[in-house]
Amino acid sequence: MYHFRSLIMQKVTKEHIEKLTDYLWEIPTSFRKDMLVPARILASEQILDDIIEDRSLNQLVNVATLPGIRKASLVMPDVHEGYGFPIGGVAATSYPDGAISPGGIGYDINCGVRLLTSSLKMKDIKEDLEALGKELYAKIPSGMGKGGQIRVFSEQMDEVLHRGAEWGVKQGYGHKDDLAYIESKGRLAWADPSCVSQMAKNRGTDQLGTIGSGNHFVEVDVVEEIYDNESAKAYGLHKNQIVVMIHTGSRGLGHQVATDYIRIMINAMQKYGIKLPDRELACVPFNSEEGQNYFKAMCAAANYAWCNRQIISWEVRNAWETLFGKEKGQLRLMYDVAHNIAKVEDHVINGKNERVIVHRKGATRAFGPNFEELPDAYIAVGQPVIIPGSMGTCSYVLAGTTKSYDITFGSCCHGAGRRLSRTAAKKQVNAPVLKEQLRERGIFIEAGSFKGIAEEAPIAYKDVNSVVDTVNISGIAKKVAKIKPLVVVKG
DNA sequence: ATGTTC
Repeated sequence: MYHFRSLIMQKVTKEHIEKLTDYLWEIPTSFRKDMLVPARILASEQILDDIIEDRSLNQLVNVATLPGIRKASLVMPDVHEGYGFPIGGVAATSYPDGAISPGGIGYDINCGVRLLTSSLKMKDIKEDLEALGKELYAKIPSGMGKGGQIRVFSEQMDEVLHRGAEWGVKQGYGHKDDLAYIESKGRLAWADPSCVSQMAKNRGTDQLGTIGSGNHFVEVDVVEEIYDNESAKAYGLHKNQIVVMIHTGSRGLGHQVATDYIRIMINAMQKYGIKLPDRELACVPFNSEEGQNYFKAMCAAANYAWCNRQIISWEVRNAWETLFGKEKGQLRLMYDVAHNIAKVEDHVINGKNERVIVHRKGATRAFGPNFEELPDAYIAVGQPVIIPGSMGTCSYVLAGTTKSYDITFGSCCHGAGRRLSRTAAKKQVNAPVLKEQLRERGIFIEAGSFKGIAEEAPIAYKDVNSVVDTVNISGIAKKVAKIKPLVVVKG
């Protein structure tokens, strides 16, 4: 495939991009001979100009060569460079023989976000923010490689992998009612613990109920603005309300599953005659033995992540009760979304219903109204989508729309999106100074390391407002509420 | 993201 090589080196520039609408751009298949479908970018012109120098658009083009890819390779406005596939990417492949690729899901399988709502208002906790930060930091284990008190071995681990959040609830870490408010009810039924290596299980033994490091956090926020009264009411959100956001994934266990299967797939690819422009896109047919084993292991790791966020919610609820008492200490689960996962879903392509394997990497599901999985209270307004911004800025709650099915296979962005690498951020940011500046603005950070603060500084991220405006105006999700951080707990 | 660079 030598004649492809020079083409593969060709960088995407603005001249290669066609404008479809003010917020949708396309790199046509004529750009490179190995593209099977066009590559599409959901972005304002400003965001497009900001990412044009990035390697992520070339990664987007590479994804368009994935065997069995349907309709288009897509990126959301929070796109940035990732392992093989860009982060902020969506790729749907045909079921059952299209590709499944661990790089299209990410190392942190079922990294995701959940939001808990409280009955407290800003005035109730104004004086308690620092104490709350210390209490949460004490109750929730955080940091690189950190474990917690809970241990799960052999049969119990298999049950966690099998049952996800349901296992947590059964053990007393939460209410039965929580489950209805989790994407896929916190459990993917295809999970098979026997497809998860012993090494992965060992790494997961003591990491349930822990947040990890990097961009993972537990955050207390106040609802600053409501944009859509009907949806906000359905979700139980109102102005000045205190809420809690949890962002983490499957920790070492999911990372090991990804590592194990990327290695397996790199070796198995030749057998299936798959050639790709970048070995980081390693994939096999979904219905091959390796593909099925990965999918079952990925589902198991996703279940582990849901169980993890369930147990962290229990830890948060304990801290809440300690500070505010039983009556005022209630926290309700608003919703929990995955943003690194693959799902088998039915979508309409060229007017025909098709079953596809939707890879979402740094992208969330954003299904609209009348989706039967949704809890009764949400069915008329659509699935909640939770978009964490950076530490010192703000975050959003959105509602999925029917229009997202047409444009993005029912998907939306997952955050602000990085604009500086971790290394670049560390060079530019003085973490102790930043911590003090945020404190002066009423934001209390409890972090295990200054390194973590520097890497996650607001300057390291795109403007979440313009990212959210893009998805809102293009119609793939609707703005419901803006929330502002008060307390941040990090690794 | 991750017991950080197969």
